[in-house]
Amino acid sequence: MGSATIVDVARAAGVSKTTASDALRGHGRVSEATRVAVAEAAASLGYTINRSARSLRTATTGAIGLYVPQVIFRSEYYLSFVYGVANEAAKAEYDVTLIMSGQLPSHGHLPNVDGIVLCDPVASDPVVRGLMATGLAVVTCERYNGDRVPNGVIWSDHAAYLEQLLDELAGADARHPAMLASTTVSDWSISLVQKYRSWCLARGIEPVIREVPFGTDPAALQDTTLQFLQENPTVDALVCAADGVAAAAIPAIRLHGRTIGEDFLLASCVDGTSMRIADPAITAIDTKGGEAGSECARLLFELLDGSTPEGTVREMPLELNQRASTGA
Amino acid sequence: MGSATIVDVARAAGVSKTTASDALRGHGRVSEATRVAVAEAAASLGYTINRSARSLRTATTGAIGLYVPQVIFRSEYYLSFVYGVANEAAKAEYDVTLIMSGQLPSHGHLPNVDGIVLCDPVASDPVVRGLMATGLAVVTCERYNGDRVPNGVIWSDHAAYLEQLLDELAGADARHPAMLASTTVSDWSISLVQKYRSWCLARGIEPVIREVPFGTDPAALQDTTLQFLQENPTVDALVCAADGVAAAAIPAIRLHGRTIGEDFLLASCVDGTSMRIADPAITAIDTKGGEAGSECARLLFELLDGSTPEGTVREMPLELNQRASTGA
DNA sequence: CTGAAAGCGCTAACAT
DNA sequence: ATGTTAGCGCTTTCAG
Repeated sequence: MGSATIVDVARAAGVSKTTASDALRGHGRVSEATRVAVAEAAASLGYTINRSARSLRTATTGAIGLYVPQVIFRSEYYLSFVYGVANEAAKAEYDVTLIMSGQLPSHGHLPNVDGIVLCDPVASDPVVRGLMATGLAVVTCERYNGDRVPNGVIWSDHAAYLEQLLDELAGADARHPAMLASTTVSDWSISLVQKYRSWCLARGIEPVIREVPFGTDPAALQDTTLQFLQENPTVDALVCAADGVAAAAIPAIRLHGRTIGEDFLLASCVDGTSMRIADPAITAIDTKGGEAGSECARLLFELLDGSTPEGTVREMPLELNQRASTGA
Repeated sequence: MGSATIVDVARAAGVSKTTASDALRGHGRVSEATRVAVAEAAASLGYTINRSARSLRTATTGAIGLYVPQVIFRSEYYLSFVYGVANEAAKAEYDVTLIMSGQLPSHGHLPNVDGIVLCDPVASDPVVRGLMATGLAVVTCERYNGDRVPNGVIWSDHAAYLEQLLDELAGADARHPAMLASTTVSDWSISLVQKYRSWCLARGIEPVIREVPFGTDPAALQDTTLQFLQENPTVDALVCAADGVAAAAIPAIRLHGRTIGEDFLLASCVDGTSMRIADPAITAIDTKGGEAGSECARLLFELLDGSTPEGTVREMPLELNQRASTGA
């Protein structure tokens, strides 16, 4: 089956193995006639290239690594990010190898890849540091604030969209918006909190923040939210950073005696199915995970083939989706 | 950096490269003294094995492929499945390569792997057929009803849990449960519909089924559900097959004038965050994606190292989580 | 217990 | 435009 080698193909086509190799890869040196002959021979023999042999010879692997924090498994965003990367890689005929936490280089088990995409890298994550230290080409999604500089960066100005969101809340008569922040220390969560604080400062509003760990159990989340609202009775709007939190907060807001979209506004910094399903539907920033993943992979391939210089940084625009939870 | 080869290590340790190789892999032939010497030399040189070279020599890749239907990107179940596989693979020091729809037979771009895990394979999917035809070891999650037989199978008796669920509904005084089925043609969805029909038949109840395409837009889903309920006024309970659908159905049931958990019962064949978050929380079958993925990967490794015979089929138990939506 | 030699399948240099 | 030669780094015979 997969056991025909390039010499078999070459023999069948009556050429040397070099010519067969060149023909199969379309290296212009071969004549059209032999190219076709070789292609036919390969097809009839069911030839498939031995990627390990090619890898050894060319010192490339034809695969890229993808590292996502373990949180992925609670978040639609990361999920669509993976999809974006995988999709782009498929187009470029690259494989995508998942890199898991606990699979770190300390373990000595480096994935066999040409480059790496890091989603929301956190400098305190040893896996991230290990991967940055491999010397492989690295593209991060969102900025990385460790000591090493990634070879490429795709980022979005989440803070700017949060500002727009807060302005809309204020425009809809919210006087005291609070924030349920995410405790991850990623650039994303940090810049959201910063923006919230500076926005409040500029308007003389007292910032009211509660951090909720990513992946908190829904029941606990509801308790936390209710308590938070009761402790801060002047709060009349809530912005939730982490994926899914806004939807889980709805019952708590109701228990607090408020009507969402009327005397209380609710919004999320990450859009997703649960925001659209929610009743009422929740206003959210569309963080475009699929596109982000796609852009990261594309940039990585450009870095690998040298068509884009090291240190390239690209911004990706987002979108704010207005829905009933803010009176839209 | 990664450029030290085994000859460098051998030279530094004052042995031949054969001995170095054996020492590094713990092949008992070397003495403890040389083993340590080689290990130290390797460490001091920062030696990392060239996986491509090993792959070429041993005709293995150290990676497994993971194919999940594209639907994954809407479903927490598939997500945790991926996690389970990746986690298990990391333990075994294997890489996991994602296989995307559209990546395969058309391009001839076979991923460089030793075996494949297929999640919910559908015989009509050309990628699935292509992967089954590669001759690589294949483990499927849920049965595969194509002509080829996978080398291993992990499955759960979803129908049995549905039966239990339906019995509980009947026990809670539901007289006419209906089903929102999934249109995928996987073994999973087929066996659920079959069980529902046979359960109804045995009790003289008229089965009422509506199929909703996987990944239907929430708004459309709500319209469909409302219409469905209005067309079938005797229905007093609803079982939703596809992931997330039950949560999205809640507003429609309310619009229909029913109170969930009281004069109308609701349940899901797939558990997840949205079922726990929902208000009221929704009774659901926990399909244990993480464990399923883990079991699949483990079985695949056992097949690859020959410790388990071809054709092994293992059943994985599930759990029914009773919640407020069925009066729990 | 260790070493020397052969070769996995491929591609890059260097010839024609 | 094609063929020849020489390895990529590793593991596996086969001899010591």
